Amino acid sequence: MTNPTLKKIAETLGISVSTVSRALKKHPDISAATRQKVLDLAQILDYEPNASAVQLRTRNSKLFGILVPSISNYFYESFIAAIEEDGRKNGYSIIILQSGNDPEIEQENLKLFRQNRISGLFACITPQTKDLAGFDKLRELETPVIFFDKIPPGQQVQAVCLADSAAGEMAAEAILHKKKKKVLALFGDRQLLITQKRMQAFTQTLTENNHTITLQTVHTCSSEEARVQTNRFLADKTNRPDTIFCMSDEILIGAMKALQENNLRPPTSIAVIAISNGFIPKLFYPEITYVETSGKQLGELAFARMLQCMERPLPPEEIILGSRLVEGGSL
Amino acid sequence: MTNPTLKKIAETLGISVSTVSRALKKHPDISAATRQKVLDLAQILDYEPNASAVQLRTRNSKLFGILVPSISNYFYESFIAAIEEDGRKNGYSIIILQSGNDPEIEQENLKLFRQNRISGLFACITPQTKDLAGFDKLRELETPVIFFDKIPPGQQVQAVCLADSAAGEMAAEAILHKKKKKVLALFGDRQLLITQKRMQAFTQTLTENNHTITLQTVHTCSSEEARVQTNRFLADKTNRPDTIFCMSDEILIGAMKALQENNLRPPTSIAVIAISNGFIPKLFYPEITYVETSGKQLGELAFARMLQCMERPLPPEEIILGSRLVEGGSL
DNA sequence: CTGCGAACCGCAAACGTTTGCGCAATCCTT
DNA sequence: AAGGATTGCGCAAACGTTTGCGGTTCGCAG
Repeated sequence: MTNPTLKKIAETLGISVSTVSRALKKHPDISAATRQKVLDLAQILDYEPNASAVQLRTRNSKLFGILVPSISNYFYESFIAAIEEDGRKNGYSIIILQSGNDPEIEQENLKLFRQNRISGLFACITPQTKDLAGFDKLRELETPVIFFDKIPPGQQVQAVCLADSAAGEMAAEAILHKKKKKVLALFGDRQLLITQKRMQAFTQTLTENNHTITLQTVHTCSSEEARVQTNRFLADKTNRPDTIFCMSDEILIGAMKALQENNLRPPTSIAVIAISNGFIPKLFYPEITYVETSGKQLGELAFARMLQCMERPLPPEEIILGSRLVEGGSL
Repeated sequence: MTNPTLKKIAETLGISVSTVSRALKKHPDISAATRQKVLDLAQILDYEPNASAVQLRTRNSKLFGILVPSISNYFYESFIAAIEEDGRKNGYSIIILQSGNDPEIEQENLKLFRQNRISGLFACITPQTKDLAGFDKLRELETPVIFFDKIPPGQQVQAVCLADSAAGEMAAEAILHKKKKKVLALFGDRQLLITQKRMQAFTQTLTENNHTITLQTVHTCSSEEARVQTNRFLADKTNRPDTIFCMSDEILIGAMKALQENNLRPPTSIAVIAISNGFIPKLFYPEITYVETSGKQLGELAFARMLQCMERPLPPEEIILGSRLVEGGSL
């Protein structure tokens, strides 16, 4: 079985294809009578326009692309979910491709996006991405590209970002406010812009106005490493930190495991604060206090920006999404 | 700027469009010399075939659809990630839509899939889905539909499923093996086939050969409810369960929170076992013992099945993915 | 009766590919 | 040298839409 086409409808009704086409989209040129006939038959035959043909003709695919390192990540998921939802409301479908943090796959994916003539792209680049040619090609085709989260440094592009500096600052302030003395701060890969920003703001806020606080900083690239490092610091009974700051969910997971190993439960034995999307902190009791970085909100922001860009070209701009402190009880 | 087309290449080279087309796909009719010329120019111009045109002509969209209740879920994510990865290797892109567990949106999404003439669909239906017409329409168009995880009951369809019964049985056996006496079992929505299967196998295995064990069963529809219920049972100090079984990750989250509230740490004070995809159990120390239901493996299985179905029509079959016990230390 | 503007509708081209078929030129056979 | 086979390429139709332009049929005013 094959799908009914305009032609089929036209033939059985004894009218022309163009009339059918116009009737279906309620063009004023078509009389109410024939329009109804067409609509009825289309209903009966389950007519559904062939998207490829429409795309080919109108040069509008009604497809958005999303490029992420991995889809299995609460932050990206909620970002994607938001785009998908807003997209659906606006008649767009989304194609998702994951780069696996491999620049080569990223290039391949960009090619697929171009071939599908997507109407717009939401992209989170890999840390190793140096060559933006693939993205530039899209822009040459007047396809808006909105970078999010991990964005190419020092480029004039459209981007929506989390308030990395502000989040780091906010976490530090919360710690200061609770008059903590000895902070262990766990950060991620120091190559990443996001790490640098969060760390810079955090350490500066924590130390500049306060000389009684001591800060120990560690970089880890995985949950497991975070766990091991935390354990190492907890082993030093005489000089144990009274607060742990985790830059990300991944790190928080490792740190929390270490705490459980040592039978420590916040906030009494030790305080914990993180920057997080909010899923992991709510798995523990008491829930972990965190500075929120909402993937959903970022997705909504990115989508709104996308719509604007599609109406008229916009000057490159980096929009920052504010963050807020969510009190959990661990600080 | 617009993308170069076959025509453009043909004109600048002074040859015909069909020759260009054939040269690009290394058709033997074309001489090595002209083929090379075409390839070179295509390279320079950054030629990329227009997917819509190809789709229209070949009636093959090279697109797979995935329909899930929500993308923000570790199980679905890993399923999707697997499909995406295998798909990319085979030249397919995927288009993802989420139903939000709303049958109406599900219908809308199916329409989008049909309009995009997807080559195949992976679908996880909502619990309320009664009307399969939308899916049937796809099948009438010879678009294979592979149901996964939540499948329409009592239908002749292609489906890949987790070994729900086997998983329930396996968990029960592990509990028996440890000679536990008093089990609290937390299950999900009793409407769901998955709940029924897991519960039936679990309770039967646990009780049929053993009269000294007592089993208390609870149904909950959310993490929070699971937490409250668990708390209720833990409050009864004299008759407290020595083991908690959680049918799903969602429930495990709630139960673990309750344990933490009561300052109980497995396995000494109480034992815990779950059926899970493996992410949540590894967040705790000791890690939770679980019967694995791998979204990744299920995705790979589904994809393989899809490829088979596309080669030749296959009789409806429900394929079950085996599960295994992953010892964490909580039992 | 002529002319004119609505109201409706069809023609045909175009979007960018793929592919069956045909045709010319070249090659190999005996 | 003559016949057939092979090589290399182009023509044109088709996939299913959209849309500018034009054409016909009215009604109605002049």
